[in-house]
Amino acid sequence: MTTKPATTTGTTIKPSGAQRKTRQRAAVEEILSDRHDFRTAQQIHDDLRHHGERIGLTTVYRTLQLMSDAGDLDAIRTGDGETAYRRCSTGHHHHLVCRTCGRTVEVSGPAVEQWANAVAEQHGFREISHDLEIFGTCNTC
Amino acid sequence: MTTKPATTTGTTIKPSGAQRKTRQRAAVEEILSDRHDFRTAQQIHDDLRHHGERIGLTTVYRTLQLMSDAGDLDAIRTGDGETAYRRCSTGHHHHLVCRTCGRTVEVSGPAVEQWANAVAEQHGFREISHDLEIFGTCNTC
DNA sequence: AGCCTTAATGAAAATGGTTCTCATGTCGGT
DNA sequence: ACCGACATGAGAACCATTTTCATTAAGGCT
Repeated sequence: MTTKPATTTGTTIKPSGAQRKTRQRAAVEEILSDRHDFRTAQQIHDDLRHHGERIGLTTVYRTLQLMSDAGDLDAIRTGDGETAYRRCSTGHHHHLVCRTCGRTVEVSGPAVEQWANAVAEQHGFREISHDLEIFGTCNTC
Repeated sequence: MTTKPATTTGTTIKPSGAQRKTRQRAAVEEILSDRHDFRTAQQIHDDLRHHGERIGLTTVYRTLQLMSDAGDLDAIRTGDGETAYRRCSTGHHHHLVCRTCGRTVEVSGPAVEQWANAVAEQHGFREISHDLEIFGTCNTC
């Protein structure tokens, strides 16, 4: 690879930059359309493998990061230091998580949203967003 | 150590469980009293070393975790996947964080607490706790 | 003061999620 | 079909944190 035999023909540089449509990328996007909950890169990787998809873990990480950067995904960090992604849904909601069995319930409440916005504005903050996770022990645990 | 020559005198079992007061633990507590901003375990370790303290990184991690479990410290996770700690002011509260400069304001509101508890109970959850972080761009950014 | 039990310490190794490397595969325009 | 550039993926590298385990020292007891 050390030999660089001159760029003969086209000196035309193509910046392109366009993203290519690949099987793997489509698979990741599809899974995220099906499931509406937060999932880590590794969970998504497992899901895809179970669906019979051949895809590398690295590619999953890369794709999720690309999508997140592009604003197509929401990302949160779990208490374990993992990053979980979710399709950026129009509706905003929070999670009620059982700290024993991990069961998750989606909840939402305008009260919290309003409160968060009001408080933030009082302090002169703009472009407000927030993360809220509720933990507890569920019925069956 | 295999020989167990009988517990002659006191058969009294001492569960003790009391925490011992050590130089290292005191040093960590002192640093956290001085600085009111969020700092990672490694930053605190560096701080202590610069102060001339001899302390291992492991001990810093352990001590911070103990204090956090005891409710003496607030812990948040940075975007880099690091955990940052700060001395906890008395009451329960949340954080309003500027996503540009990192400035942090403590906020609290009974409304959220009540809402979180109510929602969780509706779903049959017990021993409820929650994390709430509000993000925004502050005045000066 | 000396003993003794046990928590605490810390250096090094292990862990585990995420990122980097680089050889190979494949998309898409010509 | 050709070709250059982007995409893929297996494995290595990274890095914060945790675990291991031999050693140190706190603090109650006599």
